[in-house]
Amino acid sequence: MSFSICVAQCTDSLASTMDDQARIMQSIGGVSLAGHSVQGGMPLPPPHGHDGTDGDGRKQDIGDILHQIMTITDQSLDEAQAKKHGLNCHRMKPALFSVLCEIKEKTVLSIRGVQEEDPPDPQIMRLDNMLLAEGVSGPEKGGGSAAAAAAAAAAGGSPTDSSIEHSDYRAKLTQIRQIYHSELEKYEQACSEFTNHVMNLLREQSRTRPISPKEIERMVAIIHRKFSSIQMQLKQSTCEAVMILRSRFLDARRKRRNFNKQATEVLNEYFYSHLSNPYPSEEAKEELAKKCGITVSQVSNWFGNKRIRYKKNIGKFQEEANLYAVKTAVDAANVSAQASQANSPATPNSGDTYLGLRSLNGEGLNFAPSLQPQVDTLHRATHLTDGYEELSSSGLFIPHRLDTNSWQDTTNTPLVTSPPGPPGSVHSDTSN
DNA sequence: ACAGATGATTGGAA
DNA sequence: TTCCAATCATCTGT
Repeated sequence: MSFSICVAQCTDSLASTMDDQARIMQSIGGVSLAGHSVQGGMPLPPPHGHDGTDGDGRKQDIGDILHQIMTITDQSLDEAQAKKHGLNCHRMKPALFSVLCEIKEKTVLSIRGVQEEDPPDPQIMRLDNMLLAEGVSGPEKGGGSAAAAAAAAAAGGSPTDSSIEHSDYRAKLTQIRQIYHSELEKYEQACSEFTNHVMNLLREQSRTRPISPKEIERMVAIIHRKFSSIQMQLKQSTCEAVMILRSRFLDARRKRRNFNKQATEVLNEYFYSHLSNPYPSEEAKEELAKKCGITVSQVSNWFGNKRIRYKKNIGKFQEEANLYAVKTAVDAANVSAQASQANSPATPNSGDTYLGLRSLNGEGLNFAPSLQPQVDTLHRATHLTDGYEELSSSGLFIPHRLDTNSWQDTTNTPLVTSPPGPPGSVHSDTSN
């Protein structure tokens, strides 16, 4: 079977189909069809089932048009162009076009249209907000870098270090920002180019295919959605990059610096002089923080770590404990001497400021509260010099007064509580 | 390079 | 909220 015969047959059946469709459309949307029929000068098609001679004429008319369309491929380009022009100018073209558009509208597009009206994506809004907060999108500002500086300050980093890392961080953030913007620009350009291309194509094709302006609009919206999903991916990966950068530069653990010697000494002094109850009050923490040049939370961290590590391995800290005991005792002795000489009740030395802020166990000593810890450690120091009680097997020094405190009472503590004794008495246990 | 020390974080309990 | 306990990540000394 030759192509033209086939086309002729198809055209014939198409013609009848088109006629049917036209009639259906007339019954569905008669108003618009009637409008077109006036515009295009096309008489109203008869109602379905009416088989007047007018119907046959129109059928022949549509058949002719379709036949012309189908045979265009057999002709030369110029001829085809001329035919196309002729068809476009045909009086029935607007009506036919309108009918086909409406059929399309009522089937495929109406289904697609349901899912079109989506609200602004919360995910993309989150990403936008984050990028804005980090200073990646929006106007250039010190958003992220300011945060970096704040974090560095909070971590207690030295100003030089923080400024070096600060600028490094800012440089990287700027890099991310640049990449983000150039990519975004590329996407936007590609999007508009593609949209224009598709629009032109569809407009061009709408001369020969039933494509309504509404459909073109929809297509544009679809393209925009596709591109915005690509944009979301870009935003997502930018956010990830920023997060990695932040964690790399701002994670306090990564920037950990040991406290300086003096700070550690101050903290240890307090710890060992309050070994019976090494829980500094909020005021004491603030004072310590000020003295050490660290934050209150760093003081809290330090005491938390110290307590747990001391408790876990008292033996290991024995030497350190002794050292600070002697040191504090000597200080206390000096302080006492000066105090008695000057008839002054207290001095701001050796953690004096913190003294009396926490319970001193209510033991029946008549020392001024502010002197209690010094006395405390002095006792210990005395034991050290006199030969403190040692655990026979481990040589463990048991700080006195632990008997009345339970902060170390755990299973792995090689201590047992002893009956309350006079202050300064040492209770040891060899059960472990 | 390695082990131990140390400051910070996290999750759960009180 | 604070503390404990475990853990992580880095520092430090060898």
